[in-house]
Amino acid sequence: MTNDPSFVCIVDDDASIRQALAGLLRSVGLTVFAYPSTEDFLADARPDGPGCLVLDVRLPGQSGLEFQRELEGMGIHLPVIFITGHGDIPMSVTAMKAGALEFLTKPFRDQDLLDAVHKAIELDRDRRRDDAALSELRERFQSLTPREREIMLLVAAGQLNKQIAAALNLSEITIKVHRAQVMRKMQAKSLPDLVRIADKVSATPFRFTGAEL
Amino acid sequence: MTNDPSFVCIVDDDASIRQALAGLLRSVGLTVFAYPSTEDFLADARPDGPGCLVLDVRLPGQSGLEFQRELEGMGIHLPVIFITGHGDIPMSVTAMKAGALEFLTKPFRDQDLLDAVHKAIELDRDRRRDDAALSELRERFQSLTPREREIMLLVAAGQLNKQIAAALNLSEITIKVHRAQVMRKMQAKSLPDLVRIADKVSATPFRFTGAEL
DNA sequence: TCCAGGTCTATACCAACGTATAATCGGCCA
DNA sequence: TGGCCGATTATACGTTGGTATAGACCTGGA
Repeated sequence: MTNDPSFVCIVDDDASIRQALAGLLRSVGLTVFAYPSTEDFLADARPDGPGCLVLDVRLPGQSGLEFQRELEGMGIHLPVIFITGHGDIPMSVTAMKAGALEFLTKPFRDQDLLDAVHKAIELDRDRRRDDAALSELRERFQSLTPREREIMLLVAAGQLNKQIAAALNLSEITIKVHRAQVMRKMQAKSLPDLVRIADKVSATPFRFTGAEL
Repeated sequence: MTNDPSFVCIVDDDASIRQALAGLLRSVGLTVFAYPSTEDFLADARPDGPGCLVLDVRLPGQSGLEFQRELEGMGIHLPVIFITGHGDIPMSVTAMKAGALEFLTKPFRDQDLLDAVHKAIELDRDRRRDDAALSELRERFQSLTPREREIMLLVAAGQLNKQIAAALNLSEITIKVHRAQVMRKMQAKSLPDLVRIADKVSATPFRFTGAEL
């Protein structure tokens, strides 16, 4: 459908499997990066586009399941598709609970992997889009002065200018000035607009604590 | 922790397993309903409280996986914990993708089931609370007249009274009257409040189409 | 037929909001 | 020390929103 530069990463210590998988995925036009270990995967640079990770559960050293968790911890949210030759049910359940998109047992049908990969890339595309939009909002929020941030949240909470003024021991006109600045900097075209932006910016993760004011 | 009347339903065609599971769950103070088949489960009335379903994957007739889907289709969102003696990985993956909370293989440790059940009940408690809150908002929204609903959504979209008036070919004062009525009926204490309510009411599922105006 | 409810409108007044202009003050940095 | 930025406040004006009161019109049901 869309023609973004998407990619698939493969991590498998078996060279013949890497080659077979890479060949399959390349045969449908996908860009493939194959690595024998998680370390090699981490060391290499990935393109800035939607992608996914095809990961062998059993790896020398760190298991695929552990690596999945590690990636989350590092803030790398690439969708993960597990493949395994010797898996068991608890393993697959753990993987799925941790957010794996698919858990395929060898031998699997080529089409099953291709379906999973395509779905994963679509998911990542959506996630990246959402992340980018949220990042931009957060940047704008960070560009506000502490006072402006404070007032923005009170406005979004439904407080009147005069109430905010009383709460902060300021004059109402001061609130108006800051408020106008908030609307401008946040590129909010209306109060409902600002409310939705505020809710997104304050949403988890990075729960709002008040300390960053 | 909390002392709501919570319950666990068991569906397993093996009477001895039913008894064993029921005994285990009752031993920790849970209210248990055990059924030999999905039909019996559906025929019986469940208490109006948070609960979960412990479901054997292999059942005579309909499989547990099919039943899980059927429950979703019927709008019964009880968390499902699968147990099985003869499961495989694709089965567990399918179940987890369909939203199962846990997939235990026999024999499993009692504590694993108890942990899953307690977590499931907590989840259901939260879900029920959210559902109840949303239902109340939907009821209020339905108590609005068609005109009021229409104006509420335009207000929440950030349109000015005069813009709404122009769009609907009405006078501005008419909009004000309806708008005030909307705030009263929806129990919104401020415009940001109304915006959040509108977003919840219009959120999926039951996507807003405009036809219900 | 009468009534209730929904819809629409008007006048009038007040509160709240937005904007422009301008000025003061303190801190920080080159 | 001069300049910039953030914060604060003021005056003034215009727009927008909220409320009260009141009346008109229409439709469907008792």
